[in-house]
Amino acid sequence: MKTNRKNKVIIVDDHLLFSQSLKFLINSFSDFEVTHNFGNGKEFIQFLQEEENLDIEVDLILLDVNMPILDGLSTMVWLKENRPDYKVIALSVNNEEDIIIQMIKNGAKGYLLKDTTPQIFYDALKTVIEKGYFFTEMVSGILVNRIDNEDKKLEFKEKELDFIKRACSEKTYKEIADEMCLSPKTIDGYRESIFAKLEIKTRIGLVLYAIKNKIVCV
Amino acid sequence: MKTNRKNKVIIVDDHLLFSQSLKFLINSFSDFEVTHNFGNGKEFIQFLQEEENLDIEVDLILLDVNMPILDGLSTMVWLKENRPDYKVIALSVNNEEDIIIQMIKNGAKGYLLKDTTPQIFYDALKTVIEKGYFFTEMVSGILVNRIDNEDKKLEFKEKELDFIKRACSEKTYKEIADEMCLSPKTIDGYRESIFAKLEIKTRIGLVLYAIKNKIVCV
DNA sequence: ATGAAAAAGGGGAAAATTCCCCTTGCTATA
DNA sequence: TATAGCAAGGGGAATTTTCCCCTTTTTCAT
Repeated sequence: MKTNRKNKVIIVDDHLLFSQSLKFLINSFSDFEVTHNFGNGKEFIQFLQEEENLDIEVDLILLDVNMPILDGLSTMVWLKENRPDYKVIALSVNNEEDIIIQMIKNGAKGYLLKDTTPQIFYDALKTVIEKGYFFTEMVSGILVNRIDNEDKKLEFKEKELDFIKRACSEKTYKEIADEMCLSPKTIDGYRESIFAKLEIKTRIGLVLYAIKNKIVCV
Repeated sequence: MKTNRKNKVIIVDDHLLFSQSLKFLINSFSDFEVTHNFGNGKEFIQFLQEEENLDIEVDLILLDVNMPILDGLSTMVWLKENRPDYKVIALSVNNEEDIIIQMIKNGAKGYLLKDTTPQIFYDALKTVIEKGYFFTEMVSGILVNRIDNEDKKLEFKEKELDFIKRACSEKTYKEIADEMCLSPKTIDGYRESIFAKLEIKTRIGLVLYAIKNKIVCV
């Protein structure tokens, strides 16, 4: 009996076509089976919270990063708090450093891109079950790189962030100052210190930075 | 024999995990089978061009829109020119109007989002084979909407686009003028006419528009 | 309690942006 | 062939942005 037990996998991904297909792929592995599919983090958490599912068997969770309603990161945060033993592999299409770091910080045991081959994917499942973690070279590289740059990271205060967001509009600094109930000169001070930090020279540069770093969304 | 013949499907998608999984799903349909997988448009076209593949059986192509090397739209353009009889269903994660319109203009018989259910997906395959096309309400809505707004659409000339791209940087207009070998005054003319068209008042507005409409990428 | 940052604000000026109105030369077309 | 349209370019001025150096007030850790 024991030797024949399959590892129970839960998929959380809003792309139904993907998750339903992935289920076939995983079920084709002799030692894994998909037991549940959820379309976003909220559905998944609600399921976990139901009385009758409190001691459900879960060997592995495949968690998509980009989802509506409740995304991968928020779900990961909840899991870290409430189900710290669950093993999670994060799935994503893009390798955005910050997200990868955040997911791992919150306990993800692996991070796979969706262009992974089925072979590597299988290795990842297997390795996470057996060793507890699986990281590709890409992810390891990012982790190492992050340690180097840890101190160099830029932080903004609330007011600065507020200013940056407002600067990403057609408003003049004077209008922004009025909105924030500050003197235009104070705003000019914010601007100048932010320009220095970011090594930029124009408001255009600020807008580009803000969008690139998702301080504002387009 | 004839009654047992399965429709031959080719998948072109760079997300290996997705395409390999999708293969399982499609093969689970009694009347479809996946014969080939390609990771981008170039691989696919090269395959089609090989001598021995000239009269290969292809009943349906599932073409991802976002791919590296050669994307879905470029591949569609090639197919329209060289294999106009092939039936293509475009696959994408996002419902960007412009891309949908372009794909359909170039002969796509269907446009599906990746969060489609397997049931609808199967219907789509079946319907495209039988009726020649399949469009969800979402796509139909966009098509109808597009007919309304056909005339309202904004067009830019090459030089204007070039200017807009350069304006999305920390360069001054004078520097842009130099780069484009035009007088600063001419650039100012471009700027003013574009501002009027877009109903904006500042260069910030232009940058936001350009990013939103993917004239430049972040 | 006090000295050192940090936040808020200011003067003044150069540079860049925005705006309006104008000239010239080319070309498409009725 | 006349003319309307458009691309290229210019004059000039009001605003806005950017920069540098300065003062006052608040906060905060020792």
